Amino acid sequence: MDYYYSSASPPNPHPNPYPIPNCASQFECLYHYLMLEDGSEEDSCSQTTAAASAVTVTGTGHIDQLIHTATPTHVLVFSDGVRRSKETDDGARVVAFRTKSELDVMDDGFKWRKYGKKMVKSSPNPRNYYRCSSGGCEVKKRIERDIEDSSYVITTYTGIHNHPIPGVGYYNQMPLMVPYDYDWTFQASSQSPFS
DNA sequence: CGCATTTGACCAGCGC
DNA sequence: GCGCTGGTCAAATGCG
Repeated sequence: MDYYYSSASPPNPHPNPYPIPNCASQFECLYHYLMLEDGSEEDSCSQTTAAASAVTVTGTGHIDQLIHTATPTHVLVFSDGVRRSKETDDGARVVAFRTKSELDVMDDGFKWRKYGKKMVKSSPNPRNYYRCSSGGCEVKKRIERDIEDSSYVITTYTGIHNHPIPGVGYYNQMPLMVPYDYDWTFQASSQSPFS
């Protein structure tokens, strides 16, 4: 199976009633959603497509690679080009990205409660589990250090927030912090590149 | 005292 | 059926 992104998509099962305006691209919207920019003029995100394989988003913040897939599969793209995927069993939207950071947990504007920590066989580093502490919000995130370079943190978000960011100041200027409803989807053809 | 974190136990899915 | 693995639960503990 090979995976690639297409701008042609089936109807999204999770329509977003609160699209974020004035974004040059859908990925920019996600970028804003995740609140990774610091507000400086240097903030930017660009979208490039790597040889019919995956979409890479770069920015002056911390993201060096980011991918988005439609449900029910997510893909992580590592700097060495290795891609890994995992099926989700509940069809929840999954967004994963890899950042270079000394901190394990980035402040994305939402409030999280840790509910688990696990050593996984595939990594010498522990995996931490968080869920959104806002009542009724089912969003979860999973944080672990990159196996191949522990200076990188892999953060995986599952689900969609059903409430605004509980922060103040700059965040209050944003219309409503829910994920932009991506039209992007990914499709499969022959051989699997995943390890 | 209330809330967040820690951590071992438990459970479900999967492969053999 | 059994064991392995990843994800979640929940009691204990810590902290403001």
